[in-house]
Amino acid sequence: MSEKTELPLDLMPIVSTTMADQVEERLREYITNKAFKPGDAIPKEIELAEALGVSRNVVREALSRLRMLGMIETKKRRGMVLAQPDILSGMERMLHPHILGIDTRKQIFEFRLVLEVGQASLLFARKTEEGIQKLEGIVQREALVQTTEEKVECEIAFHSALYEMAGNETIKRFQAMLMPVFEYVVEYETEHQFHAVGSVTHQDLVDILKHGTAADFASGMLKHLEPHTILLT
Amino acid sequence: MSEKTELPLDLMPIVSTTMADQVEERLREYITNKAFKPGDAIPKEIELAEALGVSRNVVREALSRLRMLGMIETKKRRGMVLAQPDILSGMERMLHPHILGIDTRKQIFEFRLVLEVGQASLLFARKTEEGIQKLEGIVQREALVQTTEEKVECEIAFHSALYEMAGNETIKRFQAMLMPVFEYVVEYETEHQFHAVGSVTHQDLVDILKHGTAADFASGMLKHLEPHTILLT
DNA sequence: TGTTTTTATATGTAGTACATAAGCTCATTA
DNA sequence: TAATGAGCTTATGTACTACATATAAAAACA
Repeated sequence: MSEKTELPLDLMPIVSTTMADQVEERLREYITNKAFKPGDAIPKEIELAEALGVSRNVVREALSRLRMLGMIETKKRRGMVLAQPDILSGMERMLHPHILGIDTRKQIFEFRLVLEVGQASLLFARKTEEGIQKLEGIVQREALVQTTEEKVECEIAFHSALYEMAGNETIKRFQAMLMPVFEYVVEYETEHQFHAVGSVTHQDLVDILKHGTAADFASGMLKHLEPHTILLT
Repeated sequence: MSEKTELPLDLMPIVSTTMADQVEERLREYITNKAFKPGDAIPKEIELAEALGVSRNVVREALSRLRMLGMIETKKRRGMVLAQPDILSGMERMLHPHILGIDTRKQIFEFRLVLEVGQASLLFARKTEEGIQKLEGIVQREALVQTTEEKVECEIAFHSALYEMAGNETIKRFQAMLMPVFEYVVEYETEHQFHAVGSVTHQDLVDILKHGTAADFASGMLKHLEPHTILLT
């Protein structure tokens, strides 16, 4: 005792990692190193507990985490099997804007902007006649509506249709995840009577889609979103 | 017994959600609804267990998940406090390429492409003289190197510098997360002697950065990456 | 052979007990 | 008085046991 006194050293990181953390780590290694395929079975909880020399309780905490992330699935008697995790379902769980810092939210807003512009490459590889017609339908409807609500609705519909046409499920879902966070910006803008439309309209974008190139579209979308970029530092 | 017999009803969705799942959900609600600030204390495990009418064990599984995601932190006697989760650290945990499906990896590759192109908007809002000089340094070095390794290195350095200059930490880290997955595409390309360079070179990109517009850059980057887009369907 | 019943088993939940570390109180002492 | 340290308190961490539940697999049955 009394060893805690006067070490001038500053190296005391001592990673107080809990058993569950370690087991989680080991299980990840185990799964990836063994080159498991999705569908392969995983040892029973008890066996894992014995093999690792910890209580079943600890193993369950670790498994619970992996299960949440979709890395494993468990059936009542059949045991556990390695699942095909889809990245996003795991990510969604931590996107509650309330607890995110203001700067993080800003960055997420930018993130969405970037996706919107960059999507041009995919759009031109996969655009279809029906997709374009759908977009035109939205544009036409947009010209008629009056209320702000309806306009916002059309706005969302238009951009959703774009993501749809881009045909990348991962990006689409990721963007959907970002939406709740994104809304705070929309609130901010409506609050500030901020309804300026960029020099490029939805109609213009559709035209580019029909007759232009991917590069045209990227720069067009950028101009379309330009009013929003004033939020950038 | 024998009550399980002959109900002609077909409404038996009964989401076999486990207690831990439900508790996790309730805790999320609790945290977000109560408008907690980071640093606020959370009731003790026993209190939560009693309040929810479940065993402490179940509560611990749920808490373990939240803890993993960085939503809460726990100290030995002080109890648990709400933490400031950063989205990415949570996401990183599930990006082990081995277990991702081939199609998901393709989509992730596209994702990175999209980021690269869309970043133009940020780049032009935040470009600096030093940043550009750094890019030029890389371009010059690139002209001298011979081996494929070195070229790849320069490639990475150039694009990393771009992300750096874009100044969005979230995007940058997200992109870094995607890298391991991205590498499989690089492998694929090198395997197929696939070293075509787009019609726009790094040097061109730097020039656009200096004298062009964001829109120019977006379309330039798109052309620069064009050779890769053959992988798109 | 096809259908129903039973059985065995792995996960899900509850509860108890103890270890451990970290804050707190308070007496001791320079 | 202020600093030190011993001892107590308490919330989390870990272990163990017991039982519920669902279901795959086996056995019984038609």
